[in-house]
Amino acid sequence: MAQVQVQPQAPVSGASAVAANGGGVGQFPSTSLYVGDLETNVTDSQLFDLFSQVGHVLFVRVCRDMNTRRSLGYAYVNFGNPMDAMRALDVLNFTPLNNKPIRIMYSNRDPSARKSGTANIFIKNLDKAIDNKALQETFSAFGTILSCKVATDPSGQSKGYGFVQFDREEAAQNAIEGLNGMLLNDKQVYVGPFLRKHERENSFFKTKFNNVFVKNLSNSTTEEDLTRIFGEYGKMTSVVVMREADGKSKCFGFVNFENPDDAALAVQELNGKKFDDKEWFLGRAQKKAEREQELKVRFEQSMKETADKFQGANLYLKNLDDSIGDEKLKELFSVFGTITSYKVMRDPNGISRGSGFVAFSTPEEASRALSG
DNA sequence: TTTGAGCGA
Repeated sequence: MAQVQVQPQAPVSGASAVAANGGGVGQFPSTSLYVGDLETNVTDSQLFDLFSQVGHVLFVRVCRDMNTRRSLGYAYVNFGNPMDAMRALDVLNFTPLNNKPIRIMYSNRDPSARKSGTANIFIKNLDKAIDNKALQETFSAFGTILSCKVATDPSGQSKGYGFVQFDREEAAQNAIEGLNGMLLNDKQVYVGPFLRKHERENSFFKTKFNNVFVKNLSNSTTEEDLTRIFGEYGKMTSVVVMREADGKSKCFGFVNFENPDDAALAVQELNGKKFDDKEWFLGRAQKKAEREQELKVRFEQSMKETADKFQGANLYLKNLDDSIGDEKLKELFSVFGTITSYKVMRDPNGISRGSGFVAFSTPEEASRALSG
């Protein structure tokens, strides 16, 4: 058999560091805090003095640009025990240093939670008197908060909106249900999921449209049927059922309304209704390119999710002997741990490309295989 | 009215 070369798909050192501290939430107690929103001139010793007030500080460092030595605006503070770290988070969060409130979180080097925006919510119409601490207190009733902030102008004045990110989607949902529309300091607040700018602007449901797409029609549904049913909602400019060359219905169609409000109402009222025992799906008609784009985005998203899942636990193998098949690969590597997937890459003729993948259930098992 | 930014040795 040819010599097998094994290399990690992602740096294994990074992956195991994540597993080791677990981000300070859940069952992994953490002693390492990330301190952000630092004013540029805040120093190590200022932080040391502040954090030493609540416990035994082992390590403090303001991170700086390698070349210019300018502060990057964040620091790490490590405590000797998790209780001190927890207390620091509780007591010192939002303490002003050089007149700017610091923001403390558990250190978590895995960026996926930060980037994904999961369990992240947006609050607006906040009374100006509600500061970071008040926001934190209000929302902590619903779960563990990873990060929380009231947006402020440079003078520190509240802009009347803010953000809370929870550790779990369920907590975020509960907070939205529990607080949206409630009075906080006599102002009715809006609480909803956080959306990035492009997500709001491109929001599928916000866009006005005239053309309605209907699918899951029965074979026998005709333009006349659609005209009769949709006619209830307003004046239409065209109605069509799409058909094969031989006239057989493709079971979907389009209804174009003169007035977008009528189109929206028709979708709202008729979506999910049953006709001839078929449950209709209605929506805004998308242009072909738009539809393809959406499918593409969805596909890329799911690719990314599987890539994240295998992060650190997936090994890329090359120089495999042609005689090694999927099962042999699994057999060879199962001595190092639990294999969750395995594959020898093959060309279209089924000939091994001499490379493949083995995924373990944990990054630790993968690194064992690397050194083994 | 108002939808951030963010992780080392």
